[in-house]
Amino acid sequence: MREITSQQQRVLDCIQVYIKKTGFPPTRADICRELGFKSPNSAETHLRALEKKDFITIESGASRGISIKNKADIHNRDEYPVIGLVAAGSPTLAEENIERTINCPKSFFDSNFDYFLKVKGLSMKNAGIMEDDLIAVKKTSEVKNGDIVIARLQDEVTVKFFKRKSSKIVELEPANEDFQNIVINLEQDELHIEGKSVGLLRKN
Amino acid sequence: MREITSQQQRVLDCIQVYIKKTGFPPTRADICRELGFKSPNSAETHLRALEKKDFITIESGASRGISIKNKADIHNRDEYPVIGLVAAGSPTLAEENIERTINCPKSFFDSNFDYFLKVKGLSMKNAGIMEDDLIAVKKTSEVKNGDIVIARLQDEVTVKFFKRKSSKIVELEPANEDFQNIVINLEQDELHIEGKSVGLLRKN
DNA sequence: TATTATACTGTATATATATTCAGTATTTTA
DNA sequence: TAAAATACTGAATATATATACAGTATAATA
Repeated sequence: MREITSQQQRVLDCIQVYIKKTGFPPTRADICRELGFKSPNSAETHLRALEKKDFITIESGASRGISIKNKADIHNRDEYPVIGLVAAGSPTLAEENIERTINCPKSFFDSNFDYFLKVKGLSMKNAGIMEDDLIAVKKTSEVKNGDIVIARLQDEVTVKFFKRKSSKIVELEPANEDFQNIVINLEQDELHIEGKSVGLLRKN
Repeated sequence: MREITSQQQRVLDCIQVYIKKTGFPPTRADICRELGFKSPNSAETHLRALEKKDFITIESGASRGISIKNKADIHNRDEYPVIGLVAAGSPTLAEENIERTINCPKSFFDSNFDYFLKVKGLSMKNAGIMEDDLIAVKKTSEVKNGDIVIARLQDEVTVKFFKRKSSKIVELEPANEDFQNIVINLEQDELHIEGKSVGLLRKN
């Protein structure tokens, strides 16, 4: 794709500012007024160029039908689901498990994440993870020793430290003296790593 | 203000969804199409009701000139300073103590808050507060027993449980067996309550 | 009980708006 | 060097759109 020109950038900025100010996109005439053009066709041609270069979409026939693409960079925010640590049964991200959502910048934690997991129990209390805390979970199966992982054993979902003992043996280690390590022989038992913790959120 | 009706809520939702989908607000005709109305005036009257109740603004004469008010949830974001728990000396919110800022919705925690405090040490580890955790602090001196407070004793700033023993005696209680309670006789020593914890944020 | 708000259909219309066409001029690409 | 892209003015127009007006009917206030 060709580079954006400085005039096209001005037009794009103008659209962005206009939407932020009013809540809806400008007309061709609005753009002319803002940037000092004297013909609506000046705006039109710039818009068509921006459309061609994939910076915006224009809905044909619709008034103010301009939409800025790649809003990812601009509002880097999203709704993240909060999921209860369901003891048994349902798969983690099923609709019915979503308690609510939290609006949160995408780059809030140092790594991207996919959902919040609401913690049940105190098995990780020495790691500062308390009941009802919300763990920011990144869905991945690439975990290394010491990571706090969200693991599924049959139908049980649990949060523990990950420790690989050998090629066949993995230990899931709690952070609470009242709990036992869970030793998994990968040749006998199935271990599914849902993801790992990349952050934590607590509301008092 | 009167309550919103279920039909008005449907229209409001419709506008929200339309904007999210297309990037620009709907026309009266669009709303009719979405909700099954047969006359554009159906949409018009609902819009005027929503405007009167302050849920939206309508720019007169402009096409698609609808803007949803109370973007409080969406736009109510701010930069919150992150402050190191400076052992001695400087007042808490001084410029030079601000390590960085975090962009975060105003209503992120259940209560409003003023800044993030970066925790040093493990004196509150049994309360799930670990080194380098960020405590969301609400500046207030109204605290009650059991609150986690940010307290200043002379030049020392500390995070502890608050416990009032009598009119003159306050105890600051750590959550770690290796630490001692701090007993303060208000007639002899000066205790300044900077604020209390309303939440916690951790980045792994 | 009178009034206002809600919840619509249906028609009409001024105007707001996208969009095309005709030019001019400069710069960039093939 | 010809073609395409950029960067405009200016005028014209079909149509998209807001909005007023005329009704009907029911529920909620005062």
